[in-house]
Amino acid sequence: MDRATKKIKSQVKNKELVEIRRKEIVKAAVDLFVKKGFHKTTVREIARRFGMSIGTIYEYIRTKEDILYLVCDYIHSSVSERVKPFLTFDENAREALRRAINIYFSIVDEMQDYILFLYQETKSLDREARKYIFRAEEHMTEIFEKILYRGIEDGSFSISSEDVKLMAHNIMVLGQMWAFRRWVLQKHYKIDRYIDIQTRFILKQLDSKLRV
Amino acid sequence: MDRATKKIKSQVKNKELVEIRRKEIVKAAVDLFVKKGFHKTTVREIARRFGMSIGTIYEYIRTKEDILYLVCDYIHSSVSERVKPFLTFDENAREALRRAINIYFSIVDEMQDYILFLYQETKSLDREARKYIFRAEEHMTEIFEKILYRGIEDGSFSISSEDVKLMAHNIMVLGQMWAFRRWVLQKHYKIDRYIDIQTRFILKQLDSKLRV
DNA sequence: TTTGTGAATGAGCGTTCGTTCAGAATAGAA
DNA sequence: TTCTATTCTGAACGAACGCTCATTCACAAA
Repeated sequence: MDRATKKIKSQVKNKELVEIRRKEIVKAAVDLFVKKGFHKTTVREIARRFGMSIGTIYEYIRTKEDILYLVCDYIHSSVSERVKPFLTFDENAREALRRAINIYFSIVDEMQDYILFLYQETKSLDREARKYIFRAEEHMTEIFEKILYRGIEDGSFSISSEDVKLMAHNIMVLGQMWAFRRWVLQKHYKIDRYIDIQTRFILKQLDSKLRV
Repeated sequence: MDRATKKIKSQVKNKELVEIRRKEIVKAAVDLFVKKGFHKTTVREIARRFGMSIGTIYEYIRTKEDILYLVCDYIHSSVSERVKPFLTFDENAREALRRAINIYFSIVDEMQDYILFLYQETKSLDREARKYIFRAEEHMTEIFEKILYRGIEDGSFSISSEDVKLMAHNIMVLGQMWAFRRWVLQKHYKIDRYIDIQTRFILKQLDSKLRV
């Protein structure tokens, strides 16, 4: 929300008010965007949703795409704020990874609508905004990278450090896949079992010890 | 193209002509959709692209969404027709899987624009059309399932048969991820190395033998 | 009480788009 | 050639959209 607020110009001078109104805009827009998609949602609908007039909403944003950016940014920071507090680990890397996977995958489950939306609509942002969202995604991936490096150092993981980045992306994607393949996965698995199996897969991939 | 052609009604009676014209429509639409997205492409553009008038195009489709369906169907069958001829395997399951991964991932690389498009715009289809596209995706996944089952039977893979479906989806997604995460992956890896590492990961996951 | 400020309003502008339809062009049969 | 069936054409339609701007209004300062 930080960078976002700065970037988008507003006609209104009272900064606190801008923040309040933008939160209202995002709150109304998220639901509509997720339900109907960005293109099929009208700015009028968003405004009407919380009793603001079409004119007023344009005092706080420049274009409809600004709303998309605010929403994408909001979704991403919601996810990462939900994840962060759980990521102060003292255990060995193996347990740390196990927990991180569990947390991240659970959050994907909770926020699957949002994550699906990010996958489908980020492309509608302009280059700069898209880059910013990608950067945020990379930051999340780095959390997994760190744990993996720790595991290599303490000998519990046996992958080359060249492969760490890819491995971290794999973990992220295997989590997000629960959202964007839900049409089939959620017919066959429940989230707990899904996390179990995927965790087992990932750890086996990393494991230096033989497991039967 | 088969099922698709049947479903969508046309004003024109000559069936061969319908097929010819629809191929033209798809050919023009694919490029534009991939480049600009579905919503930002106009029906006029598509028609103009190959010198058809706006009126004529509506003799061969009912709505703009019909074009989207034709395009999604075209993309999916292109992928699966590129994959199929390579999938007559006599080797052991391990080698079969290695080859299948190599082929599928290479095709994802070649057709990354299309695959990205599918991810982002399938949602704009109506329920029935979307289901049809999902079904096609499941069929592709079953190719990997079959190889995995074969590997379990001949003892080269050590996963429970309950996990086969998920494993197959993992492989598909790890392939497609090359397309939808290209903004970062293709900065750090080339396709050959990407395939190498992922193949290694996947095989290790499945392996019953210890690998150092 | 008067004046100044800035947020809120919504009718409406300009434009675009998907879609239709009356008629022109064309091909094939008689 | 004439007649008919079929395909092609693009002007026209009208709904919908993002966005603007002249105006109102509540409140605070003077």
